Amino acid sequence: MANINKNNMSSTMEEDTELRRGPWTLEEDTLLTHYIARHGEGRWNMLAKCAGLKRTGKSCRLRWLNYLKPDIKRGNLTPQEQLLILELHSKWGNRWSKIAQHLPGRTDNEIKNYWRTRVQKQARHLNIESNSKRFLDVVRCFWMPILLQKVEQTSSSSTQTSVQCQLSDCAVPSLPTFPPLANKTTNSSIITSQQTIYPPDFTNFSDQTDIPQHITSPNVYNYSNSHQTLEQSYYNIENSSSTAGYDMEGLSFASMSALEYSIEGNWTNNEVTDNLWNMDDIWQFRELGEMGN
DNA sequence: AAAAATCCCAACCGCTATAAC
DNA sequence: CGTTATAGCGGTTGGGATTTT
Repeated sequence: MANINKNNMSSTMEEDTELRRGPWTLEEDTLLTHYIARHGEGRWNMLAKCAGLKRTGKSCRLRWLNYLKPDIKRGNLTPQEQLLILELHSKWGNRWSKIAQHLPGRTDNEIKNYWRTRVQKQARHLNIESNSKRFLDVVRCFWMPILLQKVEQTSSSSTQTSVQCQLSDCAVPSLPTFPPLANKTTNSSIITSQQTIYPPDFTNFSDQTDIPQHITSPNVYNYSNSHQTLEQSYYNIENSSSTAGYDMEGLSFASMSALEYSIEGNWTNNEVTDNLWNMDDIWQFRELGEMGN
């Protein structure tokens, strides 16, 4: 906001005390960085004054923590990171800073933005409340398995992998076991009381249709023999240098053929399937899939 | 090519918790 | 106790960038 100089005083006097807002300039960044390098962080209001910055302490703190701090990691979130966010969010909800503590170099702001722009967008497209159990099911049934496979690919293709993560051993401790929707040997009786509602037909259709390999891959779903948490496996994998975006939108499309069956195949248990899908959703999913092709 | 719509993210805001006085 | 300063959190927004029409 421009400061209106009603008294026609020297504008330079006013500008000296006026607080700046909006995007940071390179000069301000340099001032802040140099000051913190010399004096350390903390006491942000004082720091702002002493550093000669016409910013609030709060603004300085935010700029430092979210952008200037040396260990801040930039670029797209890796599949591992995305998977971890999904897992931790399902555990803790919108506790962004808590989630961020488990993703070194990532800020709560970044994670929050990721959730809002990518995850919630998907929920909108599917016409599902992003905080609903139904949406959580979609995340569990489709995105997380696909992300897991991406993780797998990343870890197997990475020449710098320090410890090969056996993804089949990854556990999502806070989550119910993934539904065995594509495990050809499973049936609905495997669904335990710990699990939320999954349509039995998920297992049925996998008996009858061609599911993409990434969906049928047994180790994608085999969470039961868990020795290693997802988080542990994340730390064991050297982050891919690739910053290619594995955004959920693209990933979700990959599971379309499975859903396709659900449209053309025989859903027999409507009262259960309604818990997860309705035809509108399915058609939307299908449309998205076609768009993605 | 240009206008409109949508996406994305840095930065801001309001609020709460905690500590020091 | 109340007050003030500081830190931190989560929600929201402004506007540039990108995509779509």
